[in-house]
Amino acid sequence: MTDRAPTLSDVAALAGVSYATADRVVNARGGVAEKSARRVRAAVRQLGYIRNVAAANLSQRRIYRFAVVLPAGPNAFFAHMRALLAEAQDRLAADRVALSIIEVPAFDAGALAARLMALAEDDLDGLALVGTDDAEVLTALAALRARGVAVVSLVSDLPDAARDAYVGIDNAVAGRTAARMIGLGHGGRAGRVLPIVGAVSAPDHAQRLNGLRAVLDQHYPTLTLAPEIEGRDRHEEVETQLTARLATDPAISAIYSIGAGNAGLIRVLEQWPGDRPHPFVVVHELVAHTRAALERGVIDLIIDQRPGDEIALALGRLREIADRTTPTRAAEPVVPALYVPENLPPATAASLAKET
Amino acid sequence: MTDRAPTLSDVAALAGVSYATADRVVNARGGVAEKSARRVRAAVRQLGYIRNVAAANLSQRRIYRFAVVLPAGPNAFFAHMRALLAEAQDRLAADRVALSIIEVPAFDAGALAARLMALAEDDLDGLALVGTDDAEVLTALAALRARGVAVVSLVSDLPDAARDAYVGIDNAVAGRTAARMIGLGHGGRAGRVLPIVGAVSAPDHAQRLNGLRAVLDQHYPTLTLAPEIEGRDRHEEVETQLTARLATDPAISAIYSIGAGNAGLIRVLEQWPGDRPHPFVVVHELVAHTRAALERGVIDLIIDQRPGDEIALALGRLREIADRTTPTRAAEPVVPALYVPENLPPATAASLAKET
DNA sequence: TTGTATGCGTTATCAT
DNA sequence: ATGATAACGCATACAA
Repeated sequence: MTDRAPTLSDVAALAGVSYATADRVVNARGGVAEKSARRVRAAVRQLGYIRNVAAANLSQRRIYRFAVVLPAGPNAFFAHMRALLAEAQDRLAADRVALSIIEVPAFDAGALAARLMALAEDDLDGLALVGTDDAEVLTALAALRARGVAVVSLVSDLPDAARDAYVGIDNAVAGRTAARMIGLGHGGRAGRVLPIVGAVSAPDHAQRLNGLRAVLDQHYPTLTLAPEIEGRDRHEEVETQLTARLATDPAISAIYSIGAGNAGLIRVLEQWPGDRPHPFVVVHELVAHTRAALERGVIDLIIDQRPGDEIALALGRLREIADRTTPTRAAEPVVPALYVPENLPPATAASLAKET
Repeated sequence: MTDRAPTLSDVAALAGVSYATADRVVNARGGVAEKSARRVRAAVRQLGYIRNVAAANLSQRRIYRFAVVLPAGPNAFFAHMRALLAEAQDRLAADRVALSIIEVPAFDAGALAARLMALAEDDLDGLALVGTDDAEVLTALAALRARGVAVVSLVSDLPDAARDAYVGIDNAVAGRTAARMIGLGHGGRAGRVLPIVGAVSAPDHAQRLNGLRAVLDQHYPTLTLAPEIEGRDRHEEVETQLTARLATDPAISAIYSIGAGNAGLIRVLEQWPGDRPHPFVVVHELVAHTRAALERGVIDLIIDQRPGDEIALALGRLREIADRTTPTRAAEPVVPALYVPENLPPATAASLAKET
């Protein structure tokens, strides 16, 4: 409990070596006699020395250079994320971190890989990306990491070997949660659950679907699963396919929208025939139109992956790695939030970002 | 897009004054001719200068001194919070903030006020407290703030004038959310909801109860409200009163536990007679025993105020104020999280903190 | 009213 | 293999 935190000078003095020597062992620069090194390490332990990151950064004039890469396009969730990132940009500027937000065409592994390759020239400190598990993308990431860029996968995970950390939800958990809530909404009665996915081939969507199925099987045997609709995350597609399906499968009592394209779903629900009981509807991601639908009672539940928290976590992770700080907190997955009309957070500027 | 961020020296040079003069106007120290001041301000704007907080702190050898004051005692939620704070302590040490965790006897305004008064001698930078709205406490807080200590109320709010910010949930929102979930759990059937409060005189509990009532009235007219039990946040008390009530009011189909003492509630539920339908049970705060009960299916939903996030937010707020950083982000209330068995976060060391 | 110089703890460069 | 020392951007004591 000394009044001031021990500095490296204190360490050097205690170890009986010069400041430079102490610095060499602490920062593993090599070229130090083992005897001296030992004494320095002992002094570090004894004093409880911890490196002052702020001072270190100052001396290096360090500016953290981070980039976030996410899909362009009309998807409301990513539009929201872009807005949140733009807000973060301003706040971060005060902390000496330069954040570039990069959009690449959605569903285009080639374009993504090319963009990543270009990024290698920018000597970034860290990169967070919403990536896909394609060979060319993984190659580009490997190149970046070889250059010392910290890589965090965001929203959608990549193979362990391709990134330093993952920040996002566990999609199986999301699917299981949806099942539980649908079960609750049926209050013990029988029912029929219709999943709407973007594509069954998308791993994220498949995981949610599996989670849904597992919990329905285990806890709600009276709820059957209708064959899923593939809406390709496009709202027109969802609208037409859903309309058709509802005509042929009148028993549907719940809908779980696993992907995007919810605008189409909501249009169908808005025009629900008065003589047919309303289905219990669960969708993903809190954005302007899903929020409005929840407030109007058109849908019942939103499972949200809290993109604001995800961004904060991802940037924090990048910073930890860049600071070579011991990553004390393990990589806990983000817990999906459940929103009903009563616990909706206040609408913010970013959450009102319109689809582009 | 210059390569390096502008410094105050740059500002001074552009303004044609010395470094010290620039510093005087930027930090409002006074004693500068208006003519010079104007030129400096113009230069600041033109260059987009922002103070480098890290450098400033370094030059001052600044260590943030923060304290968190919370109630001692067996309450599992606060035990959890203490554990989270202890974890935060270590992380924060690396960032040059000294965090002291202070426990005061629960429900003892005099002791709290006395402790706060003693704190005034410590020249803190900031204080977060779980306080009560008592005159002596407010007086002590006023004294602290007069000494320049930033004050944030945590978990339970205080009058606007008594603190700089509030970090915690909106308790009415919590009650409304509980009502919605209980409504869902009944799936349209009639029912009877029993609230268990600590004390109706506690503002937080009253707010939750009002929220519950409002949404039941508005959206679920077939659900009636039973007279609330006052369990004084003690589990034995809850157990005996609840047992008695269940005997006299057999229609009860849902229980909303608004306060603490859930161990007693859970004991009663564990011994539920096999011939009586299980009630739908909602409790507050994710702690070891509520988590276990949820996992076993004894209770149905946990409304959690995410103490980890609250702590991070509170400390962030204190830091913003201490840094005299423009508080860009408005004071959004913490959104209560909803946990069902499927979306429970992984158990951490802190979350297993036992009741003391 | 204005200006100069020193130290904060670290990195990095240039000596020994 | 080791040591001295000039930045880094800021606050501040001191000088003019």
